[in-house]
Amino acid sequence: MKRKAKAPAKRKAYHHGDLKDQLVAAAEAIILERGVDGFTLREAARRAGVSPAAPAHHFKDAKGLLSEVALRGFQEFGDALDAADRRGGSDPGRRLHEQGLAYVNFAVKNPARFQLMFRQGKFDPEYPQFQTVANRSFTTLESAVRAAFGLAPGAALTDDAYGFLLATWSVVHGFAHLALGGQLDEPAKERGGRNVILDRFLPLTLKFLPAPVRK
Amino acid sequence: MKRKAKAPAKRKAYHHGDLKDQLVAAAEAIILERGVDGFTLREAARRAGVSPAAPAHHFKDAKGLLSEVALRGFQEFGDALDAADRRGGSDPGRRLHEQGLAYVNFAVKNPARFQLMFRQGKFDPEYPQFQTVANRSFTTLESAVRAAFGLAPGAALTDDAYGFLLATWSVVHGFAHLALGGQLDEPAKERGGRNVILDRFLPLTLKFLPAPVRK
DNA sequence: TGTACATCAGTGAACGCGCGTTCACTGATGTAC
DNA sequence: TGTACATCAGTGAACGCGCGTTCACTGATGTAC
Repeated sequence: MKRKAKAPAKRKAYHHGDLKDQLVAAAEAIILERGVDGFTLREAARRAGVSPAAPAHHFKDAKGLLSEVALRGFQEFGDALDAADRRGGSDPGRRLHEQGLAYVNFAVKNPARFQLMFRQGKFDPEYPQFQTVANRSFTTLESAVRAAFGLAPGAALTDDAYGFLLATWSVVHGFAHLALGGQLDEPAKERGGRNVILDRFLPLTLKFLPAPVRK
Repeated sequence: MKRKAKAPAKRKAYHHGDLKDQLVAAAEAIILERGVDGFTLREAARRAGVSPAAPAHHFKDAKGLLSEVALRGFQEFGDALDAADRRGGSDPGRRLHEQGLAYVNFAVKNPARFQLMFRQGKFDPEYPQFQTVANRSFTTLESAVRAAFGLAPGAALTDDAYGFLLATWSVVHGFAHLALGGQLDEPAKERGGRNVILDRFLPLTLKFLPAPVRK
């Protein structure tokens, strides 16, 4: 309340009031523009209008800020996959299809986050909450696979079920990487306009999602 | 001849004799140990036992050296895929299966190269020969897909054929990224020993390669 | 409601670091005659 | 076979750069009484 009230008027406020969130936002913007490797803590501080020493009050170090970005990324990613799973209703095939769509859509629409989330060494996997949050997405996929193979919620995956899970995950993960890596840009130019990757290539690809085989 | 003859004896040779190749080898070793971002030109020079200014006589700049590494990577990659394709004989399904195996095997056994090859911005795509060499791998896949759909060598791909191509490429590309990204390490620890990723997970996954559907 | 004071969240200057690249140079090689 | 000389492939010192982080500091906030 207080902060909000004075935000519009005051310009020289010594205390920023919203620095942590703005540093996170700045980091995402930088990664988007310059890639994960283009991120620097100083640049994030610059964009937030603050001295290079200020971030230390909110994050242990540069890696700490990136860890927070990755954590929030996984949170939203997990939310998106959960929502998609629910949208699939009780049909395992549809659940998987929806999750696949959501997976690639998240990657293409949040390229900065996605690329950071799957980049080793750029953030600290021991960051509070990280393991828990990151595992959630995997669990959602696993549960749909169990349903597809008629396995009880607690039961161990059979080899076939596990291969199926890997294949499904690989397709969407691979498609996302091809899209973000620019490998589909040339074909996209040849075969259509701007959004052809998500609008045409992705559905075409998901038609070939593996079909579960019970054994 | 001359160089080889004096290599074992002389140690203080002012002229290195094999610097270009050794810089390439050093670069690959660095990337393997420290990741693509851990590469520096000075470190490569150090490992080749040469001053930091020496590489300039062989490569325009740091990016030039990485471009050469990527180029050679794509060359070997293309060779491996071609060989696999031939191993598949005249059966399109087998050709694709062999290519898939070779794709992931290359990635897992040459992680430094593979990660560089698919990393935007780290090398110059205008480097001599690059486009030509890099396109070859794609062409090999495309030709097997044409065969699978009964299309003539020159014919345009149908939508289904293109979706199938994307799905196949995505599976192997995604699997490779999951393996290199460490996402399969924990499951691998749970489910077996060291080489379980290539020896068990990959075949299990490739069982679910998409099957071509003619329309 | 007023005041003392601890705590919080900034500043800005400074540090040391390793990097890529440039520069004038020099030793070794190979070629023309 | 011998010599002059251009060219090639190194050296090593120096440059300027931006980085992450530390430091003593200070202004603003919020709480206890």
